[in-house]
Amino acid sequence: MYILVSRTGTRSLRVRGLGALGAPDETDLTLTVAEFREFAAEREVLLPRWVWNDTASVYPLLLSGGVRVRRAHDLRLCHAILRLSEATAGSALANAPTSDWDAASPVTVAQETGATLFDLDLGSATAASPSGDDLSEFKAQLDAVAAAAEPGRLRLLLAAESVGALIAAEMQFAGLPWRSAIHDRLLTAELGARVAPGLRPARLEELADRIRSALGESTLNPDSPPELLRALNRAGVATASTRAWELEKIDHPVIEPLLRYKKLARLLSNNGWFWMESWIVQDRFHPEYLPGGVVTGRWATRGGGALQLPHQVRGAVVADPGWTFVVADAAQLEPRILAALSADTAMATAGRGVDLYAGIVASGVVETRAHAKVAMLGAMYGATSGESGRLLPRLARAYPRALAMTEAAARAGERGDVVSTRLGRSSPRPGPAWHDDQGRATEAGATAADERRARSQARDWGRFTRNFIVQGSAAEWALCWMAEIRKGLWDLSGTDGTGQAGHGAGQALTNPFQNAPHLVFFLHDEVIVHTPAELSDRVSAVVTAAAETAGRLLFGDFPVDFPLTCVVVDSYADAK
DNA sequence: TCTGCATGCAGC
DNA sequence: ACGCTGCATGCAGA
Repeated sequence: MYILVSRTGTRSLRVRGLGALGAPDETDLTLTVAEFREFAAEREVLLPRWVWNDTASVYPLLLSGGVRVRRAHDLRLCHAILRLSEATAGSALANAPTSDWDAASPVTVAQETGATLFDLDLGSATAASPSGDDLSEFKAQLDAVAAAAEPGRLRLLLAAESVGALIAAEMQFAGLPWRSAIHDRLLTAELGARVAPGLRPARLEELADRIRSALGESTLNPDSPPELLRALNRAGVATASTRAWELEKIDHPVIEPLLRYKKLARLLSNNGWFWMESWIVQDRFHPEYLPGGVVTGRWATRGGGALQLPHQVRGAVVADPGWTFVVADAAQLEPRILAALSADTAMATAGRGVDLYAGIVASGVVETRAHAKVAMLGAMYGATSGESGRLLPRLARAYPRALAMTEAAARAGERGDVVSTRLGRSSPRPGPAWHDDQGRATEAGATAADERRARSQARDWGRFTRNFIVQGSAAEWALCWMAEIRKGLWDLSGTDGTGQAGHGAGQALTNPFQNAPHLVFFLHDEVIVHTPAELSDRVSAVVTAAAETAGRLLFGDFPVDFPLTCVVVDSYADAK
């Protein structure tokens, strides 16, 4: 059962029943959020799929009214997938002229209204985006999927992408518990007492002085890389850059204070007091998640650098009193994805235990875990030189199917061809400039430089497509994992007697997560669930079972494991 | 003064 | 000459 939902105003929604699409439903109503809550509750037993243009534009409004939904279809995100997918290349949708359904990025409520990310009041929100005819777009999408060779995979992908959008909105709404007081103590311990913006805290000032005296430059600003580089060279330090990993190799009295300075200066500028005041509201961090924000299907984020939370500050992520975190991450996800994608049973066997790299060592392929890791990463990223490059032939002998698959993806990219993930997300084609450069290199008057340039760009694109199939399929696994976690938590909170929470669309709470375990963070292959402490065992079981289900959804009976490290902690810093 | 680019580094 | 990101900062050019 499908129900189309569109925003008609700041707080009103139009709902149109589509029945099962062959048998149209006459429902066509304009509802307030409160009325929508009742409407949705009445239909919940029918497991409706709510179809809307843009989750980021509609769902926050529902959440602010205390409404959660189980299933959705995000037309914007699904359009983006179907437009590019090889599996739907012949469809009317893929061949239509570009429209605002192809707009590059979501228009969020915050952007529409100029509201801050935390202002969930939605004051003067305007129409949703994109604004195209949702019903005909939905039909075009269903047609495109139905005509695909393996519609099941695409259906799974679209469902996973759409539930991902629900989860993204819910996580932004709920926020990651973040204790400003702890963060402040942590910063003070590292940097010294807080000082006015523009000044250096004591620890940083001391280090700057030590750097200046070690270099004999009393006015040096260590925050300016060019200035620092010149000073280093003048002092006889032979380096071409000021990168930390270059400086580490050098033996000179300035190096130790300089490296410490860089580390602390970065903490201050990226996650210092200013960051804290900008992003932490009532002990919650509310980054905006952007499902499908990366071409591979990974999520991007906006605001607060949520993809780069340094380990240094994770101690400030502490569960509420009486609550705890279940923190889980998939162990060596990408190599396992590659093993399954390529049906490389030898590599899958190496991954039978919790440590795939140890399994590779145990099989006698390489001597150390570090070698196994660097070799695998090299295979997936396209390394050609260094230790990684040297180890690749051994990996290729042990795992010919897996390595053949990454090689084939790279060759396809070098030709300018498209590659696809397990569920059917396809890579973009290289742009006209890329083709121009390739063409120029084959013309009569091509110079050596033309050829070098073309070859280099072809290899660049090959490394991109090589990685695309693995990173993109891993992103699909992660979406399925989270979708199953969400489903498990939903059912858990509805049956455990903790009270009113959990029955989504029908509940009367303002905050739908107030009493129920819920996802609060996601980062590629890692999730955090915030849960009442007494449910942590059951939440862990849900998270673990979800990983197994995700593996089956993507790879059926192929014998590949996706083990997790899953811990129950009060602070994120204790997770690993 | 504003904007875009380069550098450097945090995460996976 | 090893994939995908986001963000702060300094700096050059408009």
